[in-house]
Amino acid sequence: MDFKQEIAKLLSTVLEGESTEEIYSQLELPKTSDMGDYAYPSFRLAKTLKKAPPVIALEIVEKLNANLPSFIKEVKAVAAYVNFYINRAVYAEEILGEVLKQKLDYGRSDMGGGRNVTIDYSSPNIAKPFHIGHLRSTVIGHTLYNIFNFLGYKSVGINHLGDWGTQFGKLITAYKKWGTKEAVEEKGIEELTRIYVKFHDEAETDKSLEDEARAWMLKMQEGDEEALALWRWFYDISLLEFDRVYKRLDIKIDNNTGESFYNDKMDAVVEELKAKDLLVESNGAMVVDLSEFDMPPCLILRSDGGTLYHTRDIAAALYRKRTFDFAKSIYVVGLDQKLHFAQLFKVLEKMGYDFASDMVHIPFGLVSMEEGKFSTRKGRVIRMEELIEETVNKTMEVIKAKNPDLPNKEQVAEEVGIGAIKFNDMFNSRIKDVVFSWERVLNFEGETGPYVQYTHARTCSLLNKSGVTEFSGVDYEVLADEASLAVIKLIQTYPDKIKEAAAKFEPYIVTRHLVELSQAFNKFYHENAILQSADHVKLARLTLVYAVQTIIKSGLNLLGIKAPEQM
RNA sequence: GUAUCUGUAGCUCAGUCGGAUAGAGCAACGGCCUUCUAAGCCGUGGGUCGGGGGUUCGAAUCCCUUCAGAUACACCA
Repeated sequence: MDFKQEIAKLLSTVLEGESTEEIYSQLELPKTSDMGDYAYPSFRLAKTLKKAPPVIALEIVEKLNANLPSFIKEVKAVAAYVNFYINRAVYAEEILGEVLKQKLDYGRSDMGGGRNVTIDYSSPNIAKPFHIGHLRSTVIGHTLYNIFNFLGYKSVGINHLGDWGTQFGKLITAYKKWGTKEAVEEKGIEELTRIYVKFHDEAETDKSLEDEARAWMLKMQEGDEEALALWRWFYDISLLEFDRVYKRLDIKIDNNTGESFYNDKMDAVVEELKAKDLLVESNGAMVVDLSEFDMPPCLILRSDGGTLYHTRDIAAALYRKRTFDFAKSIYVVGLDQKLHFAQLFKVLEKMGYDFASDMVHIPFGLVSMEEGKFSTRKGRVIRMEELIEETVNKTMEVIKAKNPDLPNKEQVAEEVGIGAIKFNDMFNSRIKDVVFSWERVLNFEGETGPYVQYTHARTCSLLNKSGVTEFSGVDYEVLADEASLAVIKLIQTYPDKIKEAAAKFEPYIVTRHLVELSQAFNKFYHENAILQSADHVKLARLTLVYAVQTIIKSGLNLLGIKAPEQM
């Protein structure tokens, strides 16, 4: 039963000319429950009824009281508001009953109808370390991946690796000059970074290096065996590290089709643009004019005939539509790329592809360090593995201090540490810029992943100690107190929150909801004795505990965060 | 210069399609472990919602304007 919907229906029977939908949209959830559980403001009716709002509210209440359904305990007029007080036992039974029935499927939906959604996320550059700047795209993208699956879509996770381009000419040059096979084998990306940085240092005085790099790049494009073998080697070395990181972060990716994958698919794009008469020459380059949309032109071909970023992304878009026939195509890429994607979508639209309107850029704010922007060249980065290591170590210290007898400390430290990192990066709206702070990541109190995990561990502990696994014959009257009601309300809105997170492409809707649920539960926990209470009270409260456990676990699943039973 | 994004408590941020007294966490201070995990709970202090206009019964929320910060803007990706 949808309580809000029922109340809207009820109101529509006493409000002439107001549709249920209209009323539904005006119904509010008051901040405190002394103002009721649902409220209807009567201001808007004042004009048509030509009466003062408080008078209208009183009249509504009078009419409703004549025939009040059992799920409502009381209706009161407070100033201009009509406040509805629900029957708490009925409400508790309704909501918790659903959770008992559906368990981890509570909130799941088939609205996607099995249609594909491609999600482009993570996308680090080959031969450069996976650093904390890559984290946001990775965790946000992966969470959207999970959420869309939960809502009945079929997510396709795509890692558009930066595995082609001029940097490889530089890297080959650098390797030839200063690198050794042994050092690269042993140190991997660290060594590749070292020689890459050295290239830039040396190139400041020795201009011939740039020429050499261009020559190697050209060889790669022409299919030179030596050049491609080196490139492939750097690629494999890099993926070794990336896979290590993904595995530790528990990130699922279906498709590693990076930039190089589209090398042989761009000629067709250029031909198609020509055939559709969209290419115009400008300063020696070939562009698609977008002035009708007040946008700068989209560059397709360099004056030397080379392809560009947009060329590749058009090829990728066409390939993805062809291969996956997506219902939505999502790009989780930084806000600084906003214009790029706006142009990309407009070009596809001009090419006559309706699916351009199914494509969406999901931007997020820039991550920087207190010292300034990231710079691989200046060594101003925090590598992901370093962040994980530090955080897991800190977690281990906390565990040793707080719960020294915990059996599987290493595993829990890993799960909580990683959880802290991910949760932290998904707690605010995407668009906010972030200045990385160790202090914030390593804080495990308050609105954090460990706090939510801790709450979950609490529920596990209670249920394990009670030995109760069956929840039948529950006396829901026990759960009529304020603290219980607050928890149940948050459980009730969970499915809507998931849908909202999907509609807005915002994981923070989920993280924040879990924090709120945890806060409400911890309050309930402190106010109510559970295991020591009389049997029927205990059973009812444990039912609530079980529901909270289920929702937290479900939410953490969506966020790609583990829910340890003890910590 | 043009465009876009962001300005809410000391810090980091929420704030439903405009609605009742603007909320959390961190930091500070003060309480609560012989009771189910104190990674917890309770309390105190802290606000011209960047500024100024406007629309409205009602504005942090909508419109205009202005200031500040960030980012993008042609042959890198």
